Amino acid sequence: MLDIKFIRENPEKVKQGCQKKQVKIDIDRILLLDKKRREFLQKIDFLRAAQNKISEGGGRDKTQIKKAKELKNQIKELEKEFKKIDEEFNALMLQIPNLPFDDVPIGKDESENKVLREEGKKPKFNFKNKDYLEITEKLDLIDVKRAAKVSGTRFGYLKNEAALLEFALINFVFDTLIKQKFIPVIPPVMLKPEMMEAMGHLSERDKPERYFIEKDNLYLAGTAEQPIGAMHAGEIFEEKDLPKRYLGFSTCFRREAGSYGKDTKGILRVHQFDKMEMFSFCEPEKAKKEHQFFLKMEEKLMQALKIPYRVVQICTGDLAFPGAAAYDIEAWLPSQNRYRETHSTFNDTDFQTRRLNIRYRDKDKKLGFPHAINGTAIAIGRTLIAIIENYQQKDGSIKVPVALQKYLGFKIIPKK
RNA sequence: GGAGGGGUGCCUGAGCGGUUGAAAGGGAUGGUUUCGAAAACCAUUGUGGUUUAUAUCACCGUGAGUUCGAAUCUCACCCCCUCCGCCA
Repeated sequence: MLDIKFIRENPEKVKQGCQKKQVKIDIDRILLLDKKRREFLQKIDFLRAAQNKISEGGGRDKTQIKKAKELKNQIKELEKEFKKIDEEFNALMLQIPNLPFDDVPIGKDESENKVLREEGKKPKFNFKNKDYLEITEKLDLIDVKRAAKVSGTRFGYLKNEAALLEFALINFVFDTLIKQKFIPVIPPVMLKPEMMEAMGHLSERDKPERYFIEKDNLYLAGTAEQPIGAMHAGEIFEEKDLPKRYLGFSTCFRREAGSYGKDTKGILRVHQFDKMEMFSFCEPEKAKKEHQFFLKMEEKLMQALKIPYRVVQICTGDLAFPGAAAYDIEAWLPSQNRYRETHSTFNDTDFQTRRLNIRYRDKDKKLGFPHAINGTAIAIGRTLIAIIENYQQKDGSIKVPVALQKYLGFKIIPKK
């Protein structure tokens, strides 16, 4: 949520920001409602003051009571109108996206994201390299056929070494990031609609992507960002406790609505996958630094795993609803001869904390909204794909990244 | 799922129709004292809105209602706790 004061004072900037983000919203309507809202508030407050004055006396004076009754009815009428305005106002306020920073490249969609740099050495194969599905089928590591039988498309079984690899990755990431003061957490993966809304993940664009359990009025998490961010709703941090960093592990559920026909094969794009997610609440003035730190951690993990990747700066049109700036990391997939997204990290400024009413007390004891940064630590499925494809051997076996060997106790997934 | 109990400020906890935005204690902050500290004592200590300002309004889980007046009464909902059942 944006600060209404900011919108009042910078209507053009807000309009431009929405436009850059390809979000259609009538800012003038919001400003009009805001004005009306305040007019009503003033009137109502004035009448209430008069009513309070009579009541405070505790007076049993008949004429006074009659007057108070009249005031009460007047207030009731005004409140009815006020409520209508207030509801529309609030609903629209929730529809305003976070504004992109001025230095975010302007673009309409992902095709206009900006590649910042490429890192790592792409493997050179002296044999005909295969895609991960072919490799894993032979090694009995991933079974999408049976998953389709049991659950439908876009599901998969991880088996044998692939299953073990998941836990190796998890341990590896925990070990690496706990050194950076991340608090490990396994959050609930179902959350209330108001929490999902407060996180900014029920926007028009996002809502179809969420699984909703009607019977229990709960959403399935699409990322641990959601339950972790909402964890401190309504709370106040002390400045000395910031940054508050979490490293969450959770299963993530995504409907993949609107991606029909895209990546239909395999487990690159599935309804359910496991992911580790970083989340930080920090002082506003340190948010950009924290965001860079998150990117650095993501790169550190990719470098340790020796997976070639590139860093992409997300343009305004591709930026998620609550984000002010974002980077993706894309891993090199030899079979596709291109990079595919494995990480993204967002600076969501105070957009979410405002909606969640999460505050912090600064040195002067003043309350403010901390900023929220989130980022993928590791998305298991896609990282597995990247490892398998980049580490494949001529004989059909797969080498294990050195960083993971100590967690597995073997250095190679042998051909069968 | 059944039966009870409860949601009040940073925390514990009183209030059960009329200066109660809220007792008391703890904590925190500032001060006195001290070489310093502890202890003791004194003081301060909610948030949000409207308004140029004075001022004023709202908030005791959420939402409706009764009343001139509600933290206090009524209803619905949410959440938490205890016991029983079930269960990893």
